[in-house]
Amino acid sequence: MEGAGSSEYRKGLWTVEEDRILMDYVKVHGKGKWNHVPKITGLKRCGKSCRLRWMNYLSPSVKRGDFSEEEDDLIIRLHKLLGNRWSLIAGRVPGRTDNQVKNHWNTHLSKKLGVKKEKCKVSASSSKFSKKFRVKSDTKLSSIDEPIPSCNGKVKGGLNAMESDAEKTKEITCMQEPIFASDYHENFWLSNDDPYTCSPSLMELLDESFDFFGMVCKAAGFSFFISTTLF
DNA sequence: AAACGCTCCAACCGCATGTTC
DNA sequence: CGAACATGCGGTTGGAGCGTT
Repeated sequence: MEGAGSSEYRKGLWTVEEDRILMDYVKVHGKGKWNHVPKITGLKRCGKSCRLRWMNYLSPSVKRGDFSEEEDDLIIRLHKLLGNRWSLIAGRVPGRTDNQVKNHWNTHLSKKLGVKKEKCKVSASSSKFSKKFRVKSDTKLSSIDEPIPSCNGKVKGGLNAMESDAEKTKEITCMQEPIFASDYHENFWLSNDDPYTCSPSLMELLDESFDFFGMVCKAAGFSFFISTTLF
């Protein structure tokens, strides 16, 4: 493990100079191999910190500024469906990072919706099993034809855990409604040039969510319905 | 102007998973 | 197969900035 507490690395806010060094590194070497950054550039930051800085701030794909109404709406809907699976949610909100979405939820949206942390049952549980059944990040762009990562033997435990709370299932089930066809085009923030928000993402999203509740068959049927109806 | 309290976001941390050897 | 390393995730925290007294 990386010595996060190791004194050889600096902590705290990044300086302009550090940002510049990291930007230069990425320009030359590309993303990845983050542990090489301090060795190659002499930057006094651990690889993990460099990765985070790039992903959350320096990357040109990161959108700065306030969240729009549309983004709020999208996040709320996705959070209802997915719980605290911030990376998955962020994957569907163009230009926003998981950290941004998480912070925005915790500081604005949860208040707006009057969600108390301890009462957010979906979030509390999903955050736990989402670690267990974590989806590879590159599945964000994967096609619906690919195997769903959570469709392995491990799902059972998570499913049981979720099913133990009937309310969660009920909550999620009744939340499926907004994601159905009628609302999809009207309320989801769709961008023609963003791969995350095109229809396969919605399909995948639904697949994953249903999968957690043992509703793969339903999802398949629904996917077929949507794909034949809308696309 | 100073002290205090609060908000919010960047960054840290621990852990899980994936990859390589 | 297992150890070591690399990457990614979600929860949490530290502190800058702002408002209030």
